[in-house]
Amino acid sequence: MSGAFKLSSAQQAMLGGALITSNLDRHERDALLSCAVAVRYGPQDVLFREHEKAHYFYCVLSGYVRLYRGSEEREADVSICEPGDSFGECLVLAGDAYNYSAQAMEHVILARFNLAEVKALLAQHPRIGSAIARSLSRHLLSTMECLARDRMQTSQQRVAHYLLTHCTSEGARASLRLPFQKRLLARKLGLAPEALSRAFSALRTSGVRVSGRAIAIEDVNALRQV
Amino acid sequence: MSGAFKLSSAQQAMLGGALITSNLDRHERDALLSCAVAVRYGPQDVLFREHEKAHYFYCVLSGYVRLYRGSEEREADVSICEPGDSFGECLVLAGDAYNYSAQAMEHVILARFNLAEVKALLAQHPRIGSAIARSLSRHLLSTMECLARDRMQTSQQRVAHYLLTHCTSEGARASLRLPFQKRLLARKLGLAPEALSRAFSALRTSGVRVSGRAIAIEDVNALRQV
DNA sequence: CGCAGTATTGATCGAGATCAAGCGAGGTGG
DNA sequence: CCACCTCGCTTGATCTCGATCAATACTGCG
Repeated sequence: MSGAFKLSSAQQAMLGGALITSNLDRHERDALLSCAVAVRYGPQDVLFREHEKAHYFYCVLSGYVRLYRGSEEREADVSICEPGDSFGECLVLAGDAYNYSAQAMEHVILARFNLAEVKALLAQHPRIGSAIARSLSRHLLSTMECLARDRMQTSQQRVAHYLLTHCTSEGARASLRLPFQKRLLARKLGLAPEALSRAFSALRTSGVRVSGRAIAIEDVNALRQV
Repeated sequence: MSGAFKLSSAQQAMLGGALITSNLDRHERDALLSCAVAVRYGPQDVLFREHEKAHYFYCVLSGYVRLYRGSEEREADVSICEPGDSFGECLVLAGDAYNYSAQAMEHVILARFNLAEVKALLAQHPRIGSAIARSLSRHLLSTMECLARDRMQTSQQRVAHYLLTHCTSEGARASLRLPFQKRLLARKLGLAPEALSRAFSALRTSGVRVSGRAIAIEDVNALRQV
């Protein structure tokens, strides 16, 4: 980590669009943002570890952060946070230690919120509680979906679903560019990197062409069959 | 389902102890409870299905409810709700359709909250938003834990963990009685019933004796090694 | 008593993890 | 400029876990 800075106005604007501040009025939003500073982390930096006492929660401004549980040679990713996602908000309501570890992928800029300050704010601006609840709702739903998918779909199906939900389609064709390396996508989907690779080759018969981070889908409907 | 009734005072007391009403004062709690009625369901009854338009969320008063996704011959359980647990609260904040199906196991009594009324209440008693956020926090954490466990532990380890977190121990020995049938426990742990059975036999070498729903653990520490 | 749903046990199969080796692109230094 | 190294990705071989199918025992209930 390299220092804490005031949020730039561009960063404030970015946060204004994030889920965590949705449905808040100007005053409430300003109050919430007054608890935050901008911080940076480099690739592989660990923001915090499971069970550590928690002082902050975060919202991603740029880059990607992975949340994972377990230690040394037996870890499982629980979520990959993209710009606009927040994590650790649940600690505003309950608990005083992190329940997972967090690590920056590539170069990352985050808004860091002081937990104690936000907790204090809650009494004065109780609607902030609802804003946090909205963010938690979304997290809960996506985590449940992930769990259900893990339990009932094969690796190919999960990869196909990822492609279909992240591609920009032009007619029957579509394409996308992975925003991070394949290792990370593999972990997000609960796979070993080799398994992701194999899933991609298997999907070649369904019209998926992969070269580096660029992926082309020849027929969206064919892919949906999987 | 068989009719809707006013909450009895015993049921109100039960709800007062539930997470969803924690940290609320008397007025807020009464306001929230005024949106609720008691309903009953019999074994296997389906409360609602995925994608159905949502009008209510629920809190379990007695019995068990399973939440699951997917349809016909390919479904995965996402959560098993016990007395005191609520489900569907996330719809107060966002979305208008259920994201999973819900089915009663055995005989069940639920408090059924009217979503529209609770939403309206939110403006007047904004702290109810925080109460919901607290409940969502807990759900999110337990779902993440479940996901992480699915991804890094074997069936034996998950069963051992379940036993250890649900038994009442007396020294090195411990015991418990399953509150539901084994099929349900299997699904909760993301296993086929046969796999649960095999996990139990495998754990016999670690001092676990199973007879019907009664389970005895000869040495808690031995089990922790797994 | 007999039936239906539930639990166990055995045999087989397949998905994905793991281990190990080869490949290709980007970066560094001679 | 090219040899060399590193790191991420791919591919192949093998192994393990758990799903699935099928047959049998067990339990509770009308």
